[in-house]
Amino acid sequence: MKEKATSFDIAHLAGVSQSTVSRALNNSPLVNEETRRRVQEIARELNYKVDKNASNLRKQKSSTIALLLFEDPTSDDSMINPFFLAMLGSITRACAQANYDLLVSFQNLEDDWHAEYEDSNKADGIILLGYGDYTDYQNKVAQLESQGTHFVRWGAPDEAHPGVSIGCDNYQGGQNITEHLLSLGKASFAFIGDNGQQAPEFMARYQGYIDTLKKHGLEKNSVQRNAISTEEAGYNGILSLMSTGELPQVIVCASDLIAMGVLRALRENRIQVPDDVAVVGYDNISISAYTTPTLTSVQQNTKLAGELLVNTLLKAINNEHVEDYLMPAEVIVRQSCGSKLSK
Amino acid sequence: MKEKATSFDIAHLAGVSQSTVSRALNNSPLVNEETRRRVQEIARELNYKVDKNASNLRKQKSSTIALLLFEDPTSDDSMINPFFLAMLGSITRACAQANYDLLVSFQNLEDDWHAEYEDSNKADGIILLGYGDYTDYQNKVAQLESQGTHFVRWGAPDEAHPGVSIGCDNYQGGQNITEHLLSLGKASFAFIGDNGQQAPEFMARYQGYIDTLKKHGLEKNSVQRNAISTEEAGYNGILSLMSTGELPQVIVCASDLIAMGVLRALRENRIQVPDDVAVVGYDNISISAYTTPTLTSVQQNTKLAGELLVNTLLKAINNEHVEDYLMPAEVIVRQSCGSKLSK
DNA sequence: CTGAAAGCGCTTACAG
DNA sequence: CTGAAAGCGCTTACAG
Repeated sequence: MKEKATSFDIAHLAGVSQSTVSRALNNSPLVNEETRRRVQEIARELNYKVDKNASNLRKQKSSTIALLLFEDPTSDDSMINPFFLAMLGSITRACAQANYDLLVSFQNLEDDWHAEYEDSNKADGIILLGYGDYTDYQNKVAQLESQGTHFVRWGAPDEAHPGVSIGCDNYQGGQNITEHLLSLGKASFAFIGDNGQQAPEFMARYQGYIDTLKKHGLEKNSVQRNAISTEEAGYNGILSLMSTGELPQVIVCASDLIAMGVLRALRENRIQVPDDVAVVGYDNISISAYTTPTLTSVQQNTKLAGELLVNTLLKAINNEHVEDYLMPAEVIVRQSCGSKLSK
Repeated sequence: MKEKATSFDIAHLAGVSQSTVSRALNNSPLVNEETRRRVQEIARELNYKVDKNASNLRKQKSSTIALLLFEDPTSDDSMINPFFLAMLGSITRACAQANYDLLVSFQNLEDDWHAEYEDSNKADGIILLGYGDYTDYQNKVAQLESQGTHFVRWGAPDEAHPGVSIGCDNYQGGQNITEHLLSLGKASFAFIGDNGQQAPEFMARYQGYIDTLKKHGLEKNSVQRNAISTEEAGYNGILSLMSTGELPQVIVCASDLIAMGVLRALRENRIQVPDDVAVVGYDNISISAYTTPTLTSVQQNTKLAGELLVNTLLKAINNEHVEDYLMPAEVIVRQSCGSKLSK
């Protein structure tokens, strides 16, 4: 491997000082146009690239963001939640656009992960993304907060969780999908998904759902089964429901992954969707457009979410004022709910 | 935000020199046990973390690997190939185990991406992962090679592609799945998937498939339709086949994503799988265990692949001798092929 | 517009 | 086992 060129080599070749090389390469307005051109020309020839470690050390910033992805410890290795992967993609793109690098790290909540990335100057800030046990999560977040680490988290704004939150309005999403189902004349419901402190997203979706039913005096016509966000949990949830001997008109799933399991169980039992029972999901993961029947779902705009997370974090890093943001959720009507408008 | 502590602060508090602090923190054997304990204790209290930029600058290595993920430009944003995402997960884990950080970057092949990560000392080496147009790809890889950049690529070893390759034996995978189908008594076949220079993985799978048919004198009983690795392409491919008026006994898909589209088209046309026609995929993505029927596929061991990629790259970085590696492929028998052994 | 110089926070020969 | 010193490759006040 060849020796790497330094700014001194360029300076020598260009017949200017190393300071001028640095200025020219950083497009400082202080440098003469002709000098700049010559320096940049030589840099290109030598395939010179600024040493990021030196530059970062000097500037005391890294132009890097760390993404900490918390996995649900119960999910197996290969089945990362597709929603988070979509987010990963959009965060990567947003970072690239802002000229930041992205350090990605999958974390188990048990790990001692707190601010290490920022503390060691490897990253200027941190994005937290993941479901998981929020009791544990919360302590860590509080710790980040107290250390003055720059971070944003994906999730609903919540006094109990310090720091800035960017999230999607799960409560409103739960309302919207339920209103849609009511507009189709549905009158009995099951909700499959966890409904507890450890899963605040699911809980908010459930609250939106049940409050809407209450508004219409239908809350008595609802049952609920717990399920984490996996195909298997959905499969088991609907089986548990079927073992009671009767099914409601609609199965509202707290996530599309859950709905996948529900659809499979129903197919295996020759129960027609949407004719015998309607099914709706949440997240609008890409596969939902391709199931049979295609799955009605609630979309969280991952592209916008990634941009908001990155841009908000960058503002925080620059010590600008930042605020929580709650994105609206959008019902995507497909076949599984039995809507006449479905495509 | 509080001022960050430096090694000098620790030295002051511990009453030793800064050099000793550095040694103690790096567990150098040169340092006295008692001194080490005291230094580490103080470092913990101050929540001190070594500044990576300074440390990397001094050591001239970054302990970071860059993963360049090439997307198929035709696939939409949210539908990243699940196989690569599984790889992402396993690469991340392998990096963590080796105490390396992972910089992730999605790349379009048009971008000027070549060695920038290593050139700017942000990464010690690069992992290249992705399908895509190999004509373009190849030039860039040659460029990396000539610059002496440390890198490994995912893909089949190939004289035409310089550099070290870790890949899965697609030819053997194609053979194995075909042998399995023959053992089930199948006698007419369709292969859905691209078969050209731009998709060497698919081409190798096709070669394994067609050579096996030839061996059994059955190559006349095969048709082929082009398809890139998307659900939609698979859907269109099978429709094109159906428009001829007859279907073979088996549809061999070049990827599970293609098989998803095939299954959907068959369901929509009330063609029973596996009774009317058998279907097999390739990649064994997680969703394949949950389709109806469950999909027979060929597994590439992503966990092992991630570890091999990372460990091979680390060896290359240390200037150890490294070699291409071709992992065996394994047929995962499920319902869609109609095997009696299926689960 | 340019150059000489300081210094970012470490690691590691070198000397003891 | 420890300390004083050099230096990794930059950026940026400071002086002109």
